[in-house]
Amino acid sequence: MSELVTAQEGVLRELRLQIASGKLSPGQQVIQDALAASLGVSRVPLREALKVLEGEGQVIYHPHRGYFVADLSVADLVEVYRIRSILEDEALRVGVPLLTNEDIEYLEDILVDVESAAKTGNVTAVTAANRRFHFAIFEASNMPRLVRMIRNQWDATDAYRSVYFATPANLAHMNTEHRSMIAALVARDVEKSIAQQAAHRENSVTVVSQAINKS
Amino acid sequence: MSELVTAQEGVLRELRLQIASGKLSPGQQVIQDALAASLGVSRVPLREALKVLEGEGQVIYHPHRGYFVADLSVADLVEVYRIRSILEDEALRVGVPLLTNEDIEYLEDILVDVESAAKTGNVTAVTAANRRFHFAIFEASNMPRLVRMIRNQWDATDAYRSVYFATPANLAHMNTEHRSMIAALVARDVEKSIAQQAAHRENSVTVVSQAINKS
DNA sequence: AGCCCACAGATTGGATACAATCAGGGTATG
DNA sequence: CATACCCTGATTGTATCCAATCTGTGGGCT
Repeated sequence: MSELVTAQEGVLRELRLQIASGKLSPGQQVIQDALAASLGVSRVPLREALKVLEGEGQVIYHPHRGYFVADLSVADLVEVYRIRSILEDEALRVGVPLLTNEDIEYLEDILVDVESAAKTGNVTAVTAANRRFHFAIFEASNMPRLVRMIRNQWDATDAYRSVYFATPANLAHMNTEHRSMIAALVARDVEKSIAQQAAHRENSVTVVSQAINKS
Repeated sequence: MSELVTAQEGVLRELRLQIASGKLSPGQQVIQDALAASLGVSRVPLREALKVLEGEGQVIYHPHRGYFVADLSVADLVEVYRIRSILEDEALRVGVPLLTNEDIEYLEDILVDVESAAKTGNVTAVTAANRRFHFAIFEASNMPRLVRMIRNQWDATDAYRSVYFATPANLAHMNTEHRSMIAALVARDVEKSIAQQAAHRENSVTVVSQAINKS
């Protein structure tokens, strides 16, 4: 597995998990002393990790009042998905024509992972594998900054999306989506792959907006 | 003027200035002790400011080796401008139809500032006013996340662009560009404003790539 | 009762001190 | 002569401590 060379890396990863899982819930204030203690580190690396998350919009910072887990309004949600869509479109437009046959084979390997994770019902494993699949496609664009920006948009809604893969119907739907995406990629069909990715987002935004309305 | 509530805000602003002006030059390592001392603060707020800049891609971080001022390759440059263009296009597509007459008047006020700054030959004032002009347009989109992402792309090339406004011919050219942009906005002509903004970027990318090649 | 102000506790902001790690150079060894 | 190793100085990473600021509460005043 990936080695941690600094404590703050581990802190950052743990904070992302806690936000995505809802253990740190939207709107909640982050009490640095308590959180640092629970993570077994001092406040310094925690604060640096929080600054990173602030830059990604995952937490909001008020000087002298502290950090709060971001609480997306519906308007924020719409904006995030609008941005995601223009970024992802670009990544596909650039990346799909560059896909090698090896890339496609690799994508099919990932799909196997996704499906086997789906069989076990391990939600976090499905989520992770699903992410790997989509980002492997985006990375074909050879535009690391663009990919990072897309990743930020995904992260921004993670806190609301965690439940999606819990129901079997959604898992089945995801599989058919992935299969038609692969088909579009094999054909190096840019427009069709963009349309397929858009359908995937449609799906996702529905789930997330329901989660927001509930809270 | 804007009040500083925390030291680290000031540090961040100062670091941006030093990067944009080349006082911290691309590729150079940031020695935290020395820089903190020269700014009159300890390393803690400095490091948090550096984390912010890392998130924006202005500095690169290597664990246990420190922060280095980002050094853009030509490929990076191309990517930054490609991203800028899709983001700015979107901001204009959304924002231009929403412009009120008051917004346009405000933009014309800013143009007056730009031109009077140009007369005095104060390069930093011109740069700042030019920025205010373009971002006032982008902000009409009511998409704060999008605007922030555009700002990051501008910042990424600041270190290379500082010389542009120093030559009078460029200043004159900028003025005619701004005037045709205003005309497109008054007409609420989305396509024309997008084209105009693209021309502005063309201009900028030429300057920056020359600066990169020199270094 | 309603409002204002002062005080106290909680929390964050920043400085200092120390530990961990890295880069470079000199030395021993094949 | 080349190479591997260790040692040292420089630099970063983290913990701890204190100062600055905020929030809420209670008492006094009108």
